Amino acid sequence: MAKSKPPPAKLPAVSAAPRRPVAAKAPVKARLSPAERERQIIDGAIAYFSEVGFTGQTRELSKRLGITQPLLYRYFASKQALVERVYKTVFEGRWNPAWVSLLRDRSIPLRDRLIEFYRQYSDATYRPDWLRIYLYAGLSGPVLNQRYIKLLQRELLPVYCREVRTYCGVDSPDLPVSSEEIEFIWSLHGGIFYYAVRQHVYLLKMDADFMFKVEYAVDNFLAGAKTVYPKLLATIAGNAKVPPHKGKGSRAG
Amino acid sequence: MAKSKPPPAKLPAVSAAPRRPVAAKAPVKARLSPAERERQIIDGAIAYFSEVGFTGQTRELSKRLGITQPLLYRYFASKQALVERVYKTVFEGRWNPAWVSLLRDRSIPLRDRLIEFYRQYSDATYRPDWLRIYLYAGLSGPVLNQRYIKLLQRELLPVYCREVRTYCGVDSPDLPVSSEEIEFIWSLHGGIFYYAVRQHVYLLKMDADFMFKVEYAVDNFLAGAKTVYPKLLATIAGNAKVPPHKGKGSRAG
DNA sequence: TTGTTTATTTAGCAAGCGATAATATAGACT
DNA sequence: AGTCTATATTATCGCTTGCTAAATAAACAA
Repeated sequence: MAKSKPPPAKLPAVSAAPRRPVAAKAPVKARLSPAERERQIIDGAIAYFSEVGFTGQTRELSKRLGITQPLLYRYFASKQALVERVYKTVFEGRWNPAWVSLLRDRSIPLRDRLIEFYRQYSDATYRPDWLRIYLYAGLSGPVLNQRYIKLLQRELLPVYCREVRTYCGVDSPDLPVSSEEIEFIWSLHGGIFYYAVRQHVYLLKMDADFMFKVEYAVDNFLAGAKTVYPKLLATIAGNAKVPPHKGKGSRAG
Repeated sequence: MAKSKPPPAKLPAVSAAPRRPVAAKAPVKARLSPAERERQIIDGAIAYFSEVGFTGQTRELSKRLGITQPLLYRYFASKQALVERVYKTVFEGRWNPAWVSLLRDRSIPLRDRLIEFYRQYSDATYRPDWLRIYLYAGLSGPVLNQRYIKLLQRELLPVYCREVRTYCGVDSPDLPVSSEEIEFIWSLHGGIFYYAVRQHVYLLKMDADFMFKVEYAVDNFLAGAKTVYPKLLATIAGNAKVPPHKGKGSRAG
């Protein structure tokens, strides 16, 4: 609380390298600019916490960074502050708005769009550090994962639905995307996500290549959707569980 | 290590209730038989660790149980021993071999079999405590989750595959179930599992009822499989990645 | 060189934690 | 009732952990 001096965030040294002395072998212990050191701490914290969880100790983290533990507290007011910075960096740093455009691009067959999307999406997020932090976060409290899932359900999955509707020949631009349709899409998306968890968190040797699996999952989903998606739409309209207008925005399903 | 006296595991009291004094209101602090107390500790530990993770403190656990902390060490040599007992109880205690018979029962349409299976399976395992302990375990180390997944892949999913093959009219009893087929099934199974995680771990309000979702997921999967599963089998046979005989048992994919 | 600034380290506190030994007491048996 | 055994508690040790204050040393300016 009574922090002596927060790092002044001076203009970061553009020429970082020449500042260091000529120590040839291990320039690890050099004196870094605040921006550099902060970045290094965050990167190390992502690696460390993703490995052992957010109950990991600040001393062990500092040891891995090659610095002393109190130095962490010059850059972050508390361990909790560092943890939240890790959350923020991981969850907000790897989202790519171009994915939405990709899914919308009807010059490409939907099948190919979906496969390309999963190639890019998995490159960004289906990595051990992201997945493990995502799972640890979800177990610590639901807020962050809810926020991420709602981002997905707000930005990506409705587009997804529209394209699948069109693919199935049942698009009606007036009918808003219902939560049941979103959930229908989740069947595909969740299955692919869980593949990544098995591979990168449970470390199972996967015989089938990831993209091989994605291709079959997408093919199967699209083939089934041709007959099932229209039925789903009819059911929704029939039950009138969701009045065609009245777009309630806070849906989570 | 130098335990003074492990609980002697005397014959457990068959008549548990009458042993307690007539204390009407709060018989909590009674002196319990070792079997009862052990059971109580394990149950409490499942609830507690599933909530806060296995870094939870023994003092807090004992407080919730209404006993003192050293008493835990009369029943378990160390915290680690208790943790492993929790793992064992949760992962081995809720598996039902009848699920395999259910899936095999061809007097029932496959669709109904699958839906009934997920009704029963979700009742047993898709609960907050099981799911959270499963996720915590997977983050602590891959061994236990690998074991559980391999149980699934050994006992359940091959049967699953056979039935889907027959449903698609492409069963050949001589051709062993390949890992690619298992993985194909995972697309359905993983999507349903992840629904449960979103509901019970991320605490999202799910608009669609679980069984409603299962029905559509199963329908979509089966409808797609009719065209895609035969193609998958052909691809496998064509690539000859897996020679039709030589049943290698250690596949994890 | 000398002085100022600030990144980094050394030293250490207070609370928390797993585990143990000694003590007390409830309940069964004679 | 009196005795004995095993269950449960009190008190405490040794180590860990988040965090802080003071000391040190590297960069920069004059």
